[in-house]
Amino acid sequence: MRFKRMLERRATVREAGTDTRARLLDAAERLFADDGIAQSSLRAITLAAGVNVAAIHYHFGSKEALLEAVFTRRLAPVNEERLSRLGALEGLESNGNGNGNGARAASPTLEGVLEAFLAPVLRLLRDPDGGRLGVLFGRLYTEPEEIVVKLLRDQFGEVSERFTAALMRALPELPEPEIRWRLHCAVGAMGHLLASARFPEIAREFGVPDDGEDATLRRLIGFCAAGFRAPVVPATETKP
Amino acid sequence: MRFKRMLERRATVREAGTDTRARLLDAAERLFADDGIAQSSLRAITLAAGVNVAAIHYHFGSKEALLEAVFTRRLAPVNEERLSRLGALEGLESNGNGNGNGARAASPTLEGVLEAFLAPVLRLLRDPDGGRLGVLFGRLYTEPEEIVVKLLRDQFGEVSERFTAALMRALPELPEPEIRWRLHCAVGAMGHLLASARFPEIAREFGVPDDGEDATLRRLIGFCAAGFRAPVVPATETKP
DNA sequence: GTCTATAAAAGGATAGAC
DNA sequence: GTCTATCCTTTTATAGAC
Repeated sequence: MRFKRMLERRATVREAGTDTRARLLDAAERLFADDGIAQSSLRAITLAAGVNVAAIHYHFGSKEALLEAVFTRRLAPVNEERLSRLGALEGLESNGNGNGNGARAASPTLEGVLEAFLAPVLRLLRDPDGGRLGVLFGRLYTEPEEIVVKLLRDQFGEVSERFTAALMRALPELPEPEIRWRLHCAVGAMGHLLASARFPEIAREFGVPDDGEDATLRRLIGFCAAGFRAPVVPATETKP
Repeated sequence: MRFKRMLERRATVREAGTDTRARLLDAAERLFADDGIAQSSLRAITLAAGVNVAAIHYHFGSKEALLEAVFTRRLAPVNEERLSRLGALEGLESNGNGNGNGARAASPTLEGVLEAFLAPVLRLLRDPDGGRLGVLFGRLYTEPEEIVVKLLRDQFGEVSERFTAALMRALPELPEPEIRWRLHCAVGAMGHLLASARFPEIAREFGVPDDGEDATLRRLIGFCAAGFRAPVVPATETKP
């Protein structure tokens, strides 16, 4: 590009230095959350982003690639924070047990592990966009797009394993399959809260108290922690 | 296209007397669950149903009306069974309390109420279609379609109120908003199980035990019952 | 890197013969 | 009630000027 006035033009029509790529990610994220993925056409996205229709194919190559970029941009930091919170818990508590070996051998409390897992996600509900990210995350498990399934595997694999291990140390009497199954339930409760963030009318109608993030986080931790501590259902035979 | 043996053709190509309307509902249900609602074109649906493209508009009027018919056909029986199960519990237990008045005044146990609520849905996981209905149900809360929001209100209003009342009697010490909030969590855990039914590879990968419906139901009841019995989080001030 | 213009296909919906 | 044929819109994607 030859002329320097492009900078001027960008500075007036858009924010100076705002990257088209970032604008596309923002607009796509908003539309995907508000209207759904399949319902958000590339035209609608580029219109909302204030860029040209051809920009998506130039910067991403296809709608599917844009979708993947939208999700990974948000998922990665959340899961990094989860892991770093868990690591901090394990590192801190390892000082207190006396035996100086095995820095990561300590066992955070159940509530501590759950907070490390849930807090980075629930914070999305407080975002200035009114929980839009929460909706997008909540939709992760139900979207039929193949890309989403791939994301679930790629982005949550390590988190799932690390937190399962931590939960097993916090609840040594609980068998591992039971731990995983109950984590599944906890994820469901969390995801449902996120997905319902878009429907204040439903939340009101159903009487779900809509207080701040802190109370929501503590409530969710309380509910899930109790669920994790529930007695194991004894293995029973199927009825004849 | 012009031959009179069309009737014969129907008799051979399809089941004799099979209603086109029902075939459309079945095909749409399958495609909506497998591929998503927006991704299922009318052409794909009519092709799968073995009927003509114009049949959808003749029998339903629009894709949206078809969508509503698909959901209501399945939601209504489930919610009816929920209510009849709950009614049976309340009726039965009212015999035991001695005072012959107020037939519905008795309080079923927490586990009983949860079973009445969860069992009719979890049974969908055993359907011969491999949990496809479960996927469709699990997707209810995340689909952006307006029709779906309307269905949530229309179909679940009475169920929500009746079960909230029953839970309040089972847990008299728990404030009503807390009851509703925890029921929200329970619905999320349930819905997540349903939605994950489509991904056996994920369920396997995450180590979720895939046993029969009975064990799943009892596990879910146990998890949720413990969550409902968790101590109430004390109201705290937001940090300064 | 960004734009206009357009290709090429697929979408929902309808008219009218049978 | 079912079919064929078609209208009109919208979609993703690309070509080529600037």
